[in-house]
Amino acid sequence: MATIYEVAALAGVSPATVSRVVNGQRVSEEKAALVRAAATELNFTPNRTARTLRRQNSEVIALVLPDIENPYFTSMARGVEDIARAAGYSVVLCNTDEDPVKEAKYLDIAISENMAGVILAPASDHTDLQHLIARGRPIVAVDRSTGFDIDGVMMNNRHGGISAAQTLVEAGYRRIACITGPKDIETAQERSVGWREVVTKAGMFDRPDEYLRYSTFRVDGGRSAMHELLALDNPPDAVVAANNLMGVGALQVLTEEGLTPPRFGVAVVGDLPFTTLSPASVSIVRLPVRHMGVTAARMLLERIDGDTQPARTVVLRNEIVPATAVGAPLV
Amino acid sequence: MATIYEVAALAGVSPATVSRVVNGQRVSEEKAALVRAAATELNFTPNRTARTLRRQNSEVIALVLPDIENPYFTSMARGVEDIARAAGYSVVLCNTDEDPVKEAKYLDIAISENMAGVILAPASDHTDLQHLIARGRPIVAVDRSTGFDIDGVMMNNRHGGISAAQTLVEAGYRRIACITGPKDIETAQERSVGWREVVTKAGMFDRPDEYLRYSTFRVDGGRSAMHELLALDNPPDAVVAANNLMGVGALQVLTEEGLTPPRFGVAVVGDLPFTTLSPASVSIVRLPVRHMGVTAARMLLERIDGDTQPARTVVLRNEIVPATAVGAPLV
DNA sequence: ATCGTTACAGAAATCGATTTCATGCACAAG
DNA sequence: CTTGTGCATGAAATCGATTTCTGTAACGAT
Repeated sequence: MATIYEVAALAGVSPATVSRVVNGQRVSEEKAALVRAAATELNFTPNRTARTLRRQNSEVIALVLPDIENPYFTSMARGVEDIARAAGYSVVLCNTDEDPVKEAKYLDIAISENMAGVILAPASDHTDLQHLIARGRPIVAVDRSTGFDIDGVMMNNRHGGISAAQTLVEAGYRRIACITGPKDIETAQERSVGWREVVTKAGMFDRPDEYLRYSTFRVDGGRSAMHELLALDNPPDAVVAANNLMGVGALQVLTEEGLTPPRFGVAVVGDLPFTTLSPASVSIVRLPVRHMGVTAARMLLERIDGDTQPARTVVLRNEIVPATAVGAPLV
Repeated sequence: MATIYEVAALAGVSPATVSRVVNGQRVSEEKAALVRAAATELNFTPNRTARTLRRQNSEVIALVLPDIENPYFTSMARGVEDIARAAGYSVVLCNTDEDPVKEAKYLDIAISENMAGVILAPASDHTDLQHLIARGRPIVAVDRSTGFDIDGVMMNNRHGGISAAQTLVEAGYRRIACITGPKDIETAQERSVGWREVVTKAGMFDRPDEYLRYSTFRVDGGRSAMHELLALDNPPDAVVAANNLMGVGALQVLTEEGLTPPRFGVAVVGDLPFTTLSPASVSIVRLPVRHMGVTAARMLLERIDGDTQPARTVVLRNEIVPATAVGAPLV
């Protein structure tokens, strides 16, 4: 690959002039033409490593996510990517597997690669952002909050849990259980809080938490929790799944047991993009996840452009899509 | 962030010595200890941009994929990532959206960032790899082949199409249609070729291609193609979907029309990770996609380590998982 | 005692761009 | 004619690491 020096030599100008042409600074049209010809001839592309080293700022933003196999996060990634690339940035996707150690490593890399900024869905509530903040790198938290005073884009998780449970109540289910994610993940907690409020207010259980299961935010997690719930002495007749993958797991178990909705009520917080369910047998709390990505990317770009206003947190609304084909509870 | 000069100053040695300690070269234990102490004190992390510029080689590999929202590719990405990070490399995921222009841009970036190598699932068969090859960057093609003499990891797509169609024949379906992807995508073509062989051999149709639909490799594509097929004068009683998303689309339409399998036979080339189908009502050709990622990453790492043997192409086997709950055709 | 070898470590060059600083030229104002 | 202003441009410094080159000291062999 040609360097700026070779282009300069061929064009008969100094490297500085080549740089100015490439970066759109004032250069006489005569020399600019020479440079452009030479650049085309040698097929010159500026070396980004050198540029980044000098400018102390690369045109790459890191998107650090707990699980890239989850359509929830890939959808968010699309939102981020569309905005970022329109602004000339590339996005590198980093998968933490909900592991704070991997996460820390990626954040270090983001610093030492001089990345322009970071969009982070924290793996836990202990994520340490000191280095990044000290280094002055813009960061936006998505999906989950951090203990730090940085921009964030969240959604109203408690409200999501309430909507999901409420729609099942309205459909006539009597014993609505809940399957949620790990205790140290904020979204898991809050969605179950919403569920608990509803079932408590409805006087549904003496001890609601017997019908609450914590598990992993994965299909397996939904499956095992659903099995446990069905094995209870007095099993539920409906369930709120706190994320998409758990919802899939729960539905798989129910299908296997012949308890397809609406015989057994199911409401899921999150979309199920790849299901083949009959239309609207399951209530869905649609999460504005692509839009979260878009918003986070916009906020990050503002910061990269030097915006120094105090940290903002944007909370997006979600929207319940109730099952239309609602039937009677089983028992 | 501390630089190597600051560490050197604090430790009372030269930057060269600090570099040697960091990179594990011979340094007296005495000075090494001083350097380590200083590095810890200042929380030193080498600037990767500077390192990459000097070494002409970054510890990043690019994984360029047509659709990161497809679980097929995210699963592949996981395979790549697991191997790469175990070898100390990070993986940047680039989404081309099946767009050769976006793809070309990412490949240019891979060069100008001095990335260690590229794993590419080409967006079309016109992908130009001249620059990359001229630059000597290792590349491995996955999923789809290129016109260039480079390493590749493929699977036997024709065989996948044959298996899918064959299992439906054996289940007793009489008019097996096929939904496949765009004509200029090799995997789409080959899978439909496999299907055509089977239905031709079975003497199923006078003109098989009336039961073949080309569409996009997406849920929408599967939906619209399925609608078209059902609207035929003499509609099919079964369908081979050439990828997972098309399979989902087809199944959605069938579910909506009350034609749930096994009333209507469905075989899909590719896994359906997030469905809630009753067990094994659909035949699946399991594709070794994670393993493709793993294999591609291993091959790439060998090349990065300087292996110069002639280009290899590895073809992985796939495996049919027939529907167990097979019923009679509708008509 | 001298020479050769090895180990260690610092000085300086290097990677390829950007950017500051300095220079020279042209043109306008005085 | 002189001075001032501004613009185009090149020379050189710079970003932060790695690596080559060079020098010195120590030690063993002759």
